[in-house]
Amino acid sequence: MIEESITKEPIGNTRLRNQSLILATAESLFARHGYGGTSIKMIADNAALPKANVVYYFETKQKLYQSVLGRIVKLWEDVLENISADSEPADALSRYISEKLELSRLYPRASKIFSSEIIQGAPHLEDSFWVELKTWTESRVQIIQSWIDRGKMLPVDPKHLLFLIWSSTQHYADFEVQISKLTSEEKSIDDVYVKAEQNLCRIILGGCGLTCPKQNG
Amino acid sequence: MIEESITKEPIGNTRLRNQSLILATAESLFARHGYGGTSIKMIADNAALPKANVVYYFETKQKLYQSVLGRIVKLWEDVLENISADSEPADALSRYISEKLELSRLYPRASKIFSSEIIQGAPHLEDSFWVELKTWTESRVQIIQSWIDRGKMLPVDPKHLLFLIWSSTQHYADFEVQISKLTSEEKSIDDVYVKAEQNLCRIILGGCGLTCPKQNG
DNA sequence: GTCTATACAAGGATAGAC
DNA sequence: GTCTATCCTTGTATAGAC
Repeated sequence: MIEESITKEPIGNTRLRNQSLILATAESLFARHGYGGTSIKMIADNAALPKANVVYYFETKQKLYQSVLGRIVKLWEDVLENISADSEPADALSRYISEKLELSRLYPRASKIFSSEIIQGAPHLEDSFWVELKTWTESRVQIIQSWIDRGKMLPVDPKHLLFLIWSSTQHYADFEVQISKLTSEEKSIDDVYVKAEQNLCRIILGGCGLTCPKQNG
Repeated sequence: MIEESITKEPIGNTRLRNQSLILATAESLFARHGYGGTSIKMIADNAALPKANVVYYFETKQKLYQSVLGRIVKLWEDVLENISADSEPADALSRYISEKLELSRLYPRASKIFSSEIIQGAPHLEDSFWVELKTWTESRVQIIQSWIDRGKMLPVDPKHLLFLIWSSTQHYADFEVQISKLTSEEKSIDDVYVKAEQNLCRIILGGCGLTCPKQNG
């Protein structure tokens, strides 16, 4: 009995290993070819597994994509947990820019899949995502508005300020090809990100009448 | 002879009409479902034409997509023809922001297809596009640098300033769904664009030490 | 020049062997 | 629990009728 359980259980390990291998492979392919451009066979071949094995673990292509997307959404939501009214605007905003940029640098494929999903009208995103995002956004808008009301920063539209931060930071992951073609003189992509952070911080905070804390960093 | 040419030529009209109908339909579907997610049948059905008719006019799905993408690239390149060294930085930059935003507002589907193409690594874009873009970018970087050198604006990185303008303006087309979910209190999408322009102009130009010419517009 | 009918391949998903 | 063999649908593309 125990013998049998031992001979069988190593496979439980295999299951986990295969599942995360499939998820990683799928993420990479969905990012490069989109949902429709990626076939189960492509995923299986790239993961060096039989085609039916992929279906076995995730049932359908849709569900596999949902799993990939779910992990990405979670990643995104985790970064939203910042900006408090007590902090100084310059600190809060520069830290938020820095973190969003870090997300782009560390997870460019995740960013690409997320952007593609939104571009195509978010057909696979659950309503709960939008509810959470709306709630989060409204609370941060209030915080920013309170800074404005207390004269701590210039009167910009808080919501569009958030859009600006989202778009400009996400851009470095999504438009990777374009960025790298136009910055070929930089030694590494990391140097691009360092300059990106400096500039985004200076320009965006400057436009809000603030001074970037890392101005000389 | 002339008779025959007359009886046959009305069809030339049909040809042009069908071709542009197919192009428009394809653009709409590629934007919503991506290249891989769009089938020839979908395009044909949406254009109310027989499937083989689409193939007849464009030979393959690839070539049809190339046609759609080609028109978009042309649209993009046409807007690049601005920003001269003689203009004042505030005028040149605010006009550029305004025009890019106008492009997003008027051609959101074109913007989406273009972004998706870049996100996926630009597999269908010809080298000539990158050559042109690199040339254009370098010349504008020099212009901006000359403004900085003459003390007309703060010392920001010109290239990253361009990235910022591109990403923030394109965002309003590509992330349409998200924008509209988060700005549901606005009366119309045009109001969103008006606010977007005001804010982008104020924040970006402000961050460069400039004043948005339309500050009170 | 336009469209119907069809060939042929690829993709998603299942049944059942191991 | 894992994988081979197979079914069925969909998709691209062509041949040939109108």
